[in-house]
Amino acid sequence: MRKNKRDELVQQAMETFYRNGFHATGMDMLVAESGISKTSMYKHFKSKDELILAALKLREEQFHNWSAQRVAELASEPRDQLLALFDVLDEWFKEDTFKSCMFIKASSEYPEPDHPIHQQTVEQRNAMYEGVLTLVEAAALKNPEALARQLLMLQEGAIITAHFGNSKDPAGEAKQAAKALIDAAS
Amino acid sequence: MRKNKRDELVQQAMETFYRNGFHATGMDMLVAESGISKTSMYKHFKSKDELILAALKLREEQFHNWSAQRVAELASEPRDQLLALFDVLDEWFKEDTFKSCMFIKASSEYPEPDHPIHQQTVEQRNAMYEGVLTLVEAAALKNPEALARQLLMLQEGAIITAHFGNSKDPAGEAKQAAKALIDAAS
DNA sequence: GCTAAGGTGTACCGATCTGTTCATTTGGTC
DNA sequence: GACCAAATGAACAGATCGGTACACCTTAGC
Repeated sequence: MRKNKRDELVQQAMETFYRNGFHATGMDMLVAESGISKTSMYKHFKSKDELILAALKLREEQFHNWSAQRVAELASEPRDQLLALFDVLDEWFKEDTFKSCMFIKASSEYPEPDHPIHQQTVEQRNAMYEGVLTLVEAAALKNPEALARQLLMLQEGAIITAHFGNSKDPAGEAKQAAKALIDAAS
Repeated sequence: MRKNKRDELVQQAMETFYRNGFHATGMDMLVAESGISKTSMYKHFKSKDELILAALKLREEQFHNWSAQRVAELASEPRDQLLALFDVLDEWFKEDTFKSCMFIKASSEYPEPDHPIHQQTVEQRNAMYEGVLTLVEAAALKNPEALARQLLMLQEGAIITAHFGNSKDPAGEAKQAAKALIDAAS
């Protein structure tokens, strides 16, 4: 049972879940795509839910790493980095694999608040908020908690807008709105 | 085949889909909740997808009617009505049946762009945008299209934030941000 | 009271769901 | 090459999925 084999399985499952949905993706489909047998799959993961949790965790890691790196490349000052978050969103939206936010989708498909998958999405969303809050505080802006939540709202609204596809530049418009909020809090 | 019986079925199905998700809700569950037999259910609706489409349409009607009425009760001037949209959101969030936005959830569960259910959510979302745009234009604000989209982003961001539950007053914070954007466009 | 028509419920269909059983194959060790 | 444990794959459970066949029952018109 190689460790990297498990990682491959999670990566593959993550992409399929993201593209196809959670309930709509059966273990048979994942097994067929990965090439291994169902028995081996269940040797690596006790249940489908455990695989979903692993996929969400991987998604969070990859997205966080990529996002943090891109932001650091695009800007150095906290205030500019806050705005760069929206440029990173724009890059994401332009990927042809973009299909909304995996955590929003997961929390929709598992709406019961005590379900482990739902809880994990809530925790990841909190981590997202903490990240923005850290930047807002570093930029020494007023009402940091409220502003961080407002900026997060703009990001999520941009994601939904990009997903529905009725705007040509959701990230740019969200960035413009974010700039207005940040200027007002300077 | 009474017409209002069909309406009852759609209403019941709509609530169950909203609470429980689409894929996670089987026709057997809906049949059990409605009390009628499966045969009768399929006399009213050719397929599950048709029932979902009817449920989404009902949801849009009811939400639009309720929202428009509440906004009209809360404010008379277009600018104030734009802000009142967020007070209406707040009322919605405080209902104990609140479970995010049904259309966001539907478009997540049916991600294929040409799927009828996905298309219907896109159309509904466009109607939402047109409604906000009308108010923005009536308020004679600058860059009406972009501003309308930004305000819609704030609304959707507030919905996601309310759904994840890590803010005490998502609607209020979104309203405050909206006010800043509207003031800047006056 | 009879009959025709249509709504209704039961029982079922094949497909698919998550998860398991078990015989076989594989690979490492002596 | 012999041995053994681990990994594998096909086949299968039991449940549930969306959807249907068909017998039954109610009801309206005569």
